Parts: sequence; structure tokens; C-alpha cells
Amino acid sequence: MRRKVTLKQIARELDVSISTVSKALRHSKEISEDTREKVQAFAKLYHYRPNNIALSLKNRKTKTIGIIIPEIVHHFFSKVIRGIELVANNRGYNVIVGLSNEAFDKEVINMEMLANGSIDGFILSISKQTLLQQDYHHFNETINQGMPIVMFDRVVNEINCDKVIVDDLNGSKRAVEKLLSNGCKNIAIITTKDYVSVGRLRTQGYLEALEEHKIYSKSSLILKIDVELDSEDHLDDLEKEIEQFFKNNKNIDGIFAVNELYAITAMKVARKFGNQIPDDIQVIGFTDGVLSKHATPSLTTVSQHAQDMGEKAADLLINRLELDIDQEEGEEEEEEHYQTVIIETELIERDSTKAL
Amino acid sequence: MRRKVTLKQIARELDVSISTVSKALRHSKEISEDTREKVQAFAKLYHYRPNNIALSLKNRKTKTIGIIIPEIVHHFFSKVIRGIELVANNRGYNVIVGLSNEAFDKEVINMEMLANGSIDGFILSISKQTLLQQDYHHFNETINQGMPIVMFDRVVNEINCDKVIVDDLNGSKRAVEKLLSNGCKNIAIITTKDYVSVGRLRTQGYLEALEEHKIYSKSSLILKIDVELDSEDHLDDLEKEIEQFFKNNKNIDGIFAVNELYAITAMKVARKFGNQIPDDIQVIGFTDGVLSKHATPSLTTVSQHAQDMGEKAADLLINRLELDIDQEEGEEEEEEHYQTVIIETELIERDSTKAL
DNA sequence: ATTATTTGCGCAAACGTTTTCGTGTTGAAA
DNA sequence: TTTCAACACGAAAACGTTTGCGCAAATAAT
Repeated sequence: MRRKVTLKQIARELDVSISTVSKALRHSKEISEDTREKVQAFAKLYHYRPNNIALSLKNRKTKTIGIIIPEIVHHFFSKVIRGIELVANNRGYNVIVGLSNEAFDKEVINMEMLANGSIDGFILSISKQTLLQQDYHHFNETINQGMPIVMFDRVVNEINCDKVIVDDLNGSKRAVEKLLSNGCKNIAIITTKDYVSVGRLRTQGYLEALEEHKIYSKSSLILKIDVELDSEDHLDDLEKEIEQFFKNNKNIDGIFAVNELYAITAMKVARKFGNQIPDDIQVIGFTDGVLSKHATPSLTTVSQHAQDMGEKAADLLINRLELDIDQEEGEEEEEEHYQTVIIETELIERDSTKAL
Repeated sequence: MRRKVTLKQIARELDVSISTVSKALRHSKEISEDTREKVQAFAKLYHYRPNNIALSLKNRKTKTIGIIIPEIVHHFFSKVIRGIELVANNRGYNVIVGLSNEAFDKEVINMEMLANGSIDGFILSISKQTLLQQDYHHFNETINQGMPIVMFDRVVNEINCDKVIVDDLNGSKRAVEKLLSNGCKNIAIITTKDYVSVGRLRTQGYLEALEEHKIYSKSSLILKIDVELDSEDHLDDLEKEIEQFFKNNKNIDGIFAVNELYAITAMKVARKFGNQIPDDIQVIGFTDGVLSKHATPSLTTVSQHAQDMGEKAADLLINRLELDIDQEEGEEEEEEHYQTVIIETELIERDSTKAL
């Protein structure tokens, strides 16, 4: 086992100085062609590669992006990561992943662990608990220390940073409009409580669609699920809640669900109550995951283009990182301007809605 | 924006030396209580945190684990990552993720990028292309440089390292035995080509189960899918191939599929041919993903305990890393002994098989 | 032959830590 | 008073790089 070779070792071996080796390897024309070739040959032979950590320390940047997400076993988030990793890699960055498990504390700990030099910037999506507590000090502190953050999907206005969001409102609106134009008269929505920003926006899209079609929304047709029931462990409870919802609303002929799980479960319950999909009830979900594609019937859904989101977020972050370099001397930061990129959604029509 | 404060800055501010500050913060009793308190107060006030990069350089370890997987948008792999992240975090490590996209080159590049000091060890699952080419030099080189590797799921005997694998053979065997004891007479298998080690093993389990029950396996009942068709983009081709398979084998009454996608698609095709599941055909899959749970009918499947695999892999790696520390001076590595941990599978019975 | 210029290389600082060793000051023991 | 240990702190090296600068030798110009 020969350990990684360093400049110092090459220098000693070839009886030159460390700086000479370094310069020779970086093709400095300060070094004679003779020594240059000798050094390069030796380096190649022993597979010399500069030590990243030493470089990071010297350059005061790590070429690494920190990702903090609430959950990784989730089609949406893993697709976002894939997008991030794709552009990060292409632009010479690595990606380090922290999971908050939807918990405030783990989010904070994870960020603190990474913010001490391990990474150059964050891409993150806020945990539900953080959204609930509305405690965002850790984000602000990170930003104040000069470490840029890009938030995606679950964002919050209070924080000043670049953001990438999905057009939740219009995506939902068009989904509901689709149900309307498909002839639905009693459209229900299964959504989350309002403190989940995306849930709130999707509910709003639902309401706006109805309003523009001069339809009074009925609160009985709006089911707001507690996030506690989201996890795979509480499938039964979720199902029961939706069953009760169906019992209370016998005349539902269209359902808009703000995520895949709600949609799939709703279809299941609807069938249990003897409804045919899409004949009796049409269903549209949100998030284009595996479930939607492979469900029976396959689910019409609002695709979020998760991978695009990841790619965009990574581009935003890296652009800012490399921009910071150029104007490093500028000291007085000339009023940084943050942007919010909106990723358009797309309605993917499948078999849970009628083909007209 | 106040940048991160360093020991040097605290030292200058308090008019003491850097070493004094460092010692004071680490509660060295070499420093007077007076100075200690002064320094600590100042440090707390300015949120001093030691710079990870500097520490990494000094300690020659990064407390970071590199994960290289073929794909992240995949229930199995994301669950493994979750397991790794869980124990890594608990033991004070971070995880950095690289994606090979099943390609040899990206696997190599990713590993080289990380092996130069960024991480202390690898946890990885080999890409299909690498398995096909059987070129494992990059693994051996990494190991030779003293960087430990733990492989999971897709492993290969040629490499000397710790491994975590699923009991593919017995898992499959029991699945097929279940079909047999449920009365199936003509059990088909939908599997991958043999160079995918897990596919080969699962096929072998299928064959052994039949053999032990004195049933002759028929090659016509074995469908080996080309991995090219695995991606979501080739769903149609996959479906067509399975359709053809059904046409050639009208009497199938049981199907064992080596992954979720194959199983789901088989169920779809079976239904298309007018079969009832589980009455006419019973189906068992492999991998307990979201699809299995939410399919209609829900799919009986062999669970791999992916998260356990991740946890175990992380424990193996970190144990080795921290063991290396203790015997660092031992220089002569006393014949390292690598272990292969086998994670037992579990048959999760759902509605695609008959309940006896 | 003397001066000026180029060439080739090494020194040292810097990034932010930790830690060993040395040293000046104090108080107590001789 | 002298001697010595305890105390409180600083200097410096080390981890592996890059890079500006200085300096000697070799070459060129005068």
C-alpha cells in the first residue's frame, strides 16, 4: 500500500524544491524544459494528484455544494438532487447531502456542520417543522457569513436569497380548469394545511380556477390533511380520513390532490366506494413520480420538472459563487440582487381523466 | 456581512497568541482561568467554529464518506443513502454523493475526484457498465492507496473489501417456493442478463427452488431482459417484450420478477391478456419500493431492507476508518480481514399472491 | 573584461488548525 | 538570598498547496 504521493515527496526524490515541482506540474515556463519533463514523468508514474483539502484551504473555497433536504426517499427530491449533481459535476463541483427528516433541529445541525468551511454554498428545501415554527435564523446567519443559499420548492419570503419554485398556483389552476372543462361539477381538493407553502398555493390555484368559472367553492369539498399523516407509516389513517371525506361528500365527480400519495389514495378509496375512474370520478395529482405513471389507472398529473429545478438551482448557486470571486476586491457589495426562478408546470394527461 | 472569525482574529483582538486561543477554547488547563473565560466569551460572541478544512488538513482525515451509486432516482438506492446518512451523521461523518449513471467513465471520474483527499472512504455500488466490462482497476487503485471501500448490493468477488449484500439467492428461492406452495405449476421468471450479479443470483434461486421440488425448469419460461430497457424511457419496449413472452407461454400461472418494474409491467400485461391476479396468475417481485405497496393489486415482494444495508455499510466503513487510526503506528498492516455481511430478505405478502 | 539581461530555481508566506517545546515570571522551599 | 517547581503563555512546526520575490549562474551586450 503506497499512500498518496505529495509534492514534498516528489521534491525530495528528485532533489529539487517543492515550488519547482509545483511550477513544473502547472507548466510554468519559469522552469526549464528539462526539469519540467522530469517532474511530470515522475508525477505521472506515481499518479500524483493535488490534495483537494490543501487546495480548499489555500483557495478558501471547496468547490462543493451542500444540499439540505427534508427527505431523500422521495421521487421529487431525488430528482432534484440528480439535477443538481448533473450541473454541479459539469461545472467541477461536488455535492454533499444532508437530510433534515423534516425536523428543525436536524436542519440546523446539518447546516452548522457544513457551514464551517466544508462547502461554498447551500441548496436547500425547508423542513416542515421549520416552516411551522417559522424560525429562520439559521438561514439568515449563514447568509450573513457570506455563504450563499439557493432555496427550492419550499421557500419563504422572509429570506433574502435566490429561489427556484414551481408555479404551484397556475399549475393547480390549470389542473382544476381541466377537470372543469372535462365536465366536473363538484370538484374536491385534497391538500395540506396552509403553513406548507406549496399546499397553500395549490389550494389557492384551486380556488381561483373555481372563482373564474363563477363556481362557489364549498369548504366541505376542501380536505386539509395534517402533515403528520404524510409518512408511509400512517397510510391507514390517511385512507380513513379520505374515506370519511367521501362519505361526507357523496357527489364528488372530480378530485384534485396536491401530491401523488393523496391522489393514489383517493383513487383507491373512490374505487372502494364503487366509483369508476375516470367515468364517475376524474382525478388529477401533483408531482410526476413513479406512482402516477404506474398506477391503475395511470394518473393525470401536474409535472413539476424536478430535475430542471435542481439544474436551475445549481446554476444559480454556482453563478453567484463564481461571480463573488470576480468582485472579491469590490468589498462593498453592490446591492446584491436575488432572483426567483419559476419553473413552469406541465399537465401530463393519463387515464384518470377523460380523454375528450 | 461579517465573515467567519478565525483563531488569528480572536488572538489579535484579545492581544494573545493563536496558540493561547486554541488552548483556551479546548479547555486546556495550561491557560489561566482568566484568559480562558475571556477567550471563550469572545469566541461565543462571534460564533467561532473551527474551520473544517483546516482540521481535515491537519488531521489527515475529513470525516466524510463518499457514496458512488449508479442512480439516485430509485427507491432502493435512496433508501440505502438514507441508512448511510443516518449512521454517518450519528457518528460525526458527512456524506458526499456521486452518481455514475451506470456508466464506467463517470464512476471512475467521480471516484478520482473524491479520492484526492476529499473523503476518508467509499461506499459504492458498481455500475452496470463496469460490471459488463469487468474493469475494476479503479477500485483496486483506491484500496491500494489506503482508502477503504465498502461495496453494497452489486459487488464483485475480485475486489478485496468489505461488502454488504442481500441474500438474493435465498430470497428468490423462498419467493418461488411460496408460489409453488400456493399451487403454481408453471412459474416464469423475468430477470436480467447474467452479468448483473444480483440478477444472476436471483435466477439461480429460482432454479434451485424448482429443482428441490423436482420440477424441470424450462428455458422458455425464463425471460432475460436487456438492461438497456430498464430505464423509464424504454417502458414500451419492456412491455412489448413481456407481451411476446406471454404469447409464447400461455400456461403461466406464477411469475417471479427480479425487480419492481418487471413485476408491475408483468401484472399489467397479464391483465391485458385477460388474467386475474392473483386468481389466474400470482406475481412476486423483488425490492420493496413504493410501486409494490401502491400497485393494484398490491404486490407481494421480497424486501431487501435497503436502509439496513446502508446502515450496515456505513458502520463497516467507519469501524474500519477508526480502527485504522488506532493501529496507525503498526505500519505493517496485520493481514486485514474483510467481511461480507449478508442482509436477510423478507417476503412481504400482499394481494398479488393468494392468501391461503 | 565588465556590465546587463535572461534563465532556473529556492525561500517564505499564506490558508486555519493543533500541539510540542521552550521560556520568562511568580511563589515557595532551602 | 538563592534555587526550583509551578504556572501562563508564545514560537514554531506540521498538514499540502500556490505564488511573489530574491538570487545566483549563465548568457548576452557593450
